[in-house]
Amino acid sequence: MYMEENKEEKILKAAEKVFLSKGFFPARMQDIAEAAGVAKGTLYLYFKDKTSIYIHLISHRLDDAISMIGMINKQKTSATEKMARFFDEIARYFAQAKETTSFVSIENINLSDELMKKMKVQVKPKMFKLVDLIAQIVESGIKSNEFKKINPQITAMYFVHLIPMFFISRMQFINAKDRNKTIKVLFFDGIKNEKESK
Amino acid sequence: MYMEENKEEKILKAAEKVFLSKGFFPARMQDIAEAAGVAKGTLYLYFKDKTSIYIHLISHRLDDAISMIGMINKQKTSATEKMARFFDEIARYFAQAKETTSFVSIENINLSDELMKKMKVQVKPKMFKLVDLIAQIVESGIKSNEFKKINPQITAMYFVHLIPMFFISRMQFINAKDRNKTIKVLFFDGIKNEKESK
Amino acid sequence: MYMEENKEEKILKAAEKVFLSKGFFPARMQDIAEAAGVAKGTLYLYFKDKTSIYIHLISHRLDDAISMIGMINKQKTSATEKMARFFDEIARYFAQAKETTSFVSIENINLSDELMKKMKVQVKPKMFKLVDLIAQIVESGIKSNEFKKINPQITAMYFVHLIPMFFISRMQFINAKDRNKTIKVLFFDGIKNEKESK
Amino acid sequence: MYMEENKEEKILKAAEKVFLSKGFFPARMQDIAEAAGVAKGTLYLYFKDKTSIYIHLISHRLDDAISMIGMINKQKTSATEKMARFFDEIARYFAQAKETTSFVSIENINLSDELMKKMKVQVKPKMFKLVDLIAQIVESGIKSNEFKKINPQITAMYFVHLIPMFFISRMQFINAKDRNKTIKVLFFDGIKNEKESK
DNA sequence: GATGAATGAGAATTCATTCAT
DNA sequence: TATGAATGAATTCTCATTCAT
Repeated sequence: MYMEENKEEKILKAAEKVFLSKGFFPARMQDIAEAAGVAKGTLYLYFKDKTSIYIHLISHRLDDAISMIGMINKQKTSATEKMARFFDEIARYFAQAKETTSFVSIENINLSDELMKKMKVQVKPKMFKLVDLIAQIVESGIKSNEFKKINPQITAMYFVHLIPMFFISRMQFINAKDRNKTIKVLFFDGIKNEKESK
Repeated sequence: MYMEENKEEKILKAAEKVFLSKGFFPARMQDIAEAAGVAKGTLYLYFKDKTSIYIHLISHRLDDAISMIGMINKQKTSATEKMARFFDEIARYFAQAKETTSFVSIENINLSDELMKKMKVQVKPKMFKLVDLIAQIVESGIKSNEFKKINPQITAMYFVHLIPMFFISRMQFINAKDRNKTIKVLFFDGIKNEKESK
Repeated sequence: MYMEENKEEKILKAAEKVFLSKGFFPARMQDIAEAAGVAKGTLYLYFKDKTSIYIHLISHRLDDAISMIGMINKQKTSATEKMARFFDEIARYFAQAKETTSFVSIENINLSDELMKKMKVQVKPKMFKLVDLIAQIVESGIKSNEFKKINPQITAMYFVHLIPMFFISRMQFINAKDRNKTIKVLFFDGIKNEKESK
Repeated sequence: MYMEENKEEKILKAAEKVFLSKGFFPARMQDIAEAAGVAKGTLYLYFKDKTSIYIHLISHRLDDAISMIGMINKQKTSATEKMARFFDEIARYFAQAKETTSFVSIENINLSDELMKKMKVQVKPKMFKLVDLIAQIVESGIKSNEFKKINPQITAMYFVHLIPMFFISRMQFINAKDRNKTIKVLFFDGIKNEKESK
């Protein structure tokens, strides 16, 4: 018997696609089922409900980001280099998944109570962990005099918050390379011209 | 005949509060009506439908931002100064309205088709205008050698994208002053330590 | 002070126009008010509710028809002549009011319970009276050997039922004169060719 | 898997019953669902909306009438005989379905715009076809000298218009046999006594 | 009397979830 | 397991009616 691709995986992929194109509320279970090539009822064999699929997806992305930064952190390089690598990894990660956008945002305002509750329990901790890991790099960068003396937590959030910027591509006239470079320059060096500011 | 506080205004205020706490889809017309202290039917005397209320709100905010930047633009100062003032204005604008958050985001992914359609017609142009106005300042800053030679459009979007950062306050341990200063430093000078980068 | 046209009359006229063009349920009180040139609330000063306006109108028409046939009945002519005159009167009555159609139908199936209840009390008796008056003429025609020996009640209903036929005009290719003549011929002499049937 | 009585059929039957007793507007989807023994949502699995159920029903009846007259037309008999048979078929058709009444009327005044629009597209053509088929018989009857020289279209409409007469039964004192006979006599030979008219 | 803004009951429709097969 | 027909809770929106002015 042919062992087809793990069905849970299939559903998650389909769900991601659908959630990203329509958003959580407008996305219909039927849409997800169709995209996954299974029946609606099947979704409930693998996930408790719609919310649960959504949470799984976000959680997954956060896990990816956390493991990514974990690996980067192990490397013996400067904080600057680490941040830059994380930057590049993220750009690469999303470049391959054009259809994808960030589920992740620092503040999930605008989510129904039910969703919020689950988010708090299942997603917030991971989000905090991610921010902490980034903050650690920032902190080390401050210690080594590479970075300015700024609040590492806020800086980490600032950084996380920039991630969705990597999707600004629908506005036709923007080319991905330009975009990535601009974001990087702004994050590392700011808008001001150093010569000028001297 | 005593005309109590303009009712449309009352509804908009209530709607903003409700949309911000629950988001567009979970917000029920009933919720808005209750928050406004009117009956459900009354909402429909002032607005065609739920979507229309939402669009009004966003549109309004954008108008505010556009007129704000318009005024700043008139002043005879450096581009740096202009950007800084816009920064401060925004921080102040949102500081007073704690309940408020930005409806505005560069990309309105995650919106139902119906909403998207209306957004495109009624909101996109304003959003573009705002981005353009900011981009003009950036451009002038580049010309005057104040700013780095970066893509002004992307930079403007980057800036707009930063706006919601001013709401990161729910995470208790963050103090607004720190937050605003950090954001400003990062935007203007970047994370890197100049002495280090020299 | 200028005494304007009786307002109740004005409302009834407007209501008739609106009911006829839209039907009872789709007709909005607002529509009627606008057509009458009064405010919505004013309608309720003259009539208890929407249904009551409707009943008034039907009742009125039936009164007209009853008084019409009453007058015809007084005349000393043959039953055939009487029926013919009633026919012509009706044709004339509706000809002048192109916008008008018969509210009256032998069976008011398809009316909401509420409406039915009121109809039964206020309209049915008049309807029966009208049918009875017509049946009397038919009966006299049978006695005088002018008419065939058929059930007068059913024949009277058949006649009443034909009334809305006078409105078939929207189908462009039908001319009113042709229509009236055809209806009359069919009612009095039937479709069959007498020569043939001899 | 036992497939119980086709559910669409079940819904249509229930809907017909409900529409006939209450009329289109007062009929609630809930009523239809209850009458059909299904849940409200189920109705929408089989029909787009309320209007669509209604149109289906009317359309169906017209199809029946059209196919009925089609069969009659194939027979090699006189036009008189054909009309008589159609008459009898209709009487029989409705006799068996006491609960049923004619949805069909030559002019669907009194229908909401939405309904009218759909009617025009889906129902009018069939109505015209039916009238045309009848008119053809009338025409052939005129040619063969069986029928008077009258407008065949109007006559066909007159005939169609008579159909609802077959429902006058609620008025208790009327017996179906009398009724049918009277209608037939009136349609074929008119009210006037031939001996008299000679 | 007249107005029309406000009300809220009521109806259509949608869609997450269940469950018989 | 897998299915998808069926369910019915939930939500938007309409409009007859009321009532303060």
